Amino acid sequence: MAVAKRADRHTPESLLAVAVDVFNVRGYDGTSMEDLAKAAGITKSSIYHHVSGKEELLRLAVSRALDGLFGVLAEPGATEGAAVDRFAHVIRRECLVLVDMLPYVTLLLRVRGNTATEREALELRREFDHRVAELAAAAIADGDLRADLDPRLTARLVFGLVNSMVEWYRPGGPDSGPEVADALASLVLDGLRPR
Amino acid sequence: MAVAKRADRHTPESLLAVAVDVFNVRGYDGTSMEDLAKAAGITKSSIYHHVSGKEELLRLAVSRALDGLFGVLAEPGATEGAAVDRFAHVIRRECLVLVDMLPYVTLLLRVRGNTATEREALELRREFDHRVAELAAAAIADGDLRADLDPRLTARLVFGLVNSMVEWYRPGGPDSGPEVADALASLVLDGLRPR
DNA sequence: CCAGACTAACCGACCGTTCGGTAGGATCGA
DNA sequence: TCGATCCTACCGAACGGTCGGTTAGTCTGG
Repeated sequence: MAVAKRADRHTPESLLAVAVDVFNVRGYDGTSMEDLAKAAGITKSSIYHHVSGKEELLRLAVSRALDGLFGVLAEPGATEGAAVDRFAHVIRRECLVLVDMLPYVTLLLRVRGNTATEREALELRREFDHRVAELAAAAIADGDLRADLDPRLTARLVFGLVNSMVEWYRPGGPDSGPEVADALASLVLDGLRPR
Repeated sequence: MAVAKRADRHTPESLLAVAVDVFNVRGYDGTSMEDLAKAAGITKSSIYHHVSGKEELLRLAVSRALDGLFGVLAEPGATEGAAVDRFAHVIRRECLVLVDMLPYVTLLLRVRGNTATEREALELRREFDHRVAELAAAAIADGDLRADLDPRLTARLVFGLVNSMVEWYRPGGPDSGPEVADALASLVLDGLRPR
């Protein structure tokens, strides 16, 4: 059976959680296996009993984030109805996914492309950006978003806004995930000026 | 005299320009002195003839970015007049500074805090964020920005939006700096929905 | 011939990773 | 029931390689 037969202190999953946190503080390249070992309360060599190495930890983390982000695009709210509504749905839901999987998405957004794993992640991020840009363009074509702003530029700005959350949002802080998602969607659609 | 007496191929300034570009592709921790040497067409040891080391290159780069950003806060348009106008001025001018000094600001925004230099840069970034948040709060207090969005949250969102430009803006692309600055300020103040 | 620009060779430290070995619970034949 | 045996989780030591930085010069324009 796959049931745990003794109270082992570490699993690939628990090591991943520790590694992602350290990566996000020190940066992936700035983190040594010794750093990870200390944070996990284990020796450097023991880590290799659970995972194949440093890069696999990165791969596991960014895959998780990408699954979450692409999952939103597959939801009914992102595939059915008016483009502007699908656009608003994606903005709000991406915020919630980002909050829900904050450390993983943070790591994904900081990947630079130094290894094969990182380059694959960047490739998928570009595809994701493209999908959302199409959504914004469709909403503009419908006349439901301002036409005086360039569609591609609009998509990029909105995207930057959502993604910037990883730089300041902290769970347990003054703002809950849904609150931020609503505020962000409201800002994007109606702006800061009183109507 | 400090005038160059012959056509020396390298100066601290030219090395800084090269280093910042490489740092932004590979990341600071992911860049070796050998990488910098190859990019500059020089040997590793020669770099030490011009600058004291890797960290000084980082220090020079982030200082330049911080000088640019804080410079905006000292401009008349940021210190005189209604808070909402000063806020709009800062948004627009920060965009232009960011575009003008793109590689330096990009590096600044990616600093993680692994060295003393990086930690000082993070400290100054926090002070800058605080100054702009005060500006937003004053504009909200005047009733010139929506009051139903939290002032701190508003400032953070706007900030994230401006800073996200380093992730996608490329000089020579389809959008000029002033165009982006106008689009961004318009989005922030009026939103995406047609009025 | 000299000062400044530049280099080859090198250094100790640390990198990610590997390997031989061990503690101790699970399993099993008798 | 009990020793023998196996397996999993873990560790200490060391590997080849790369890191940022240093040293002891060479080369060159003036």
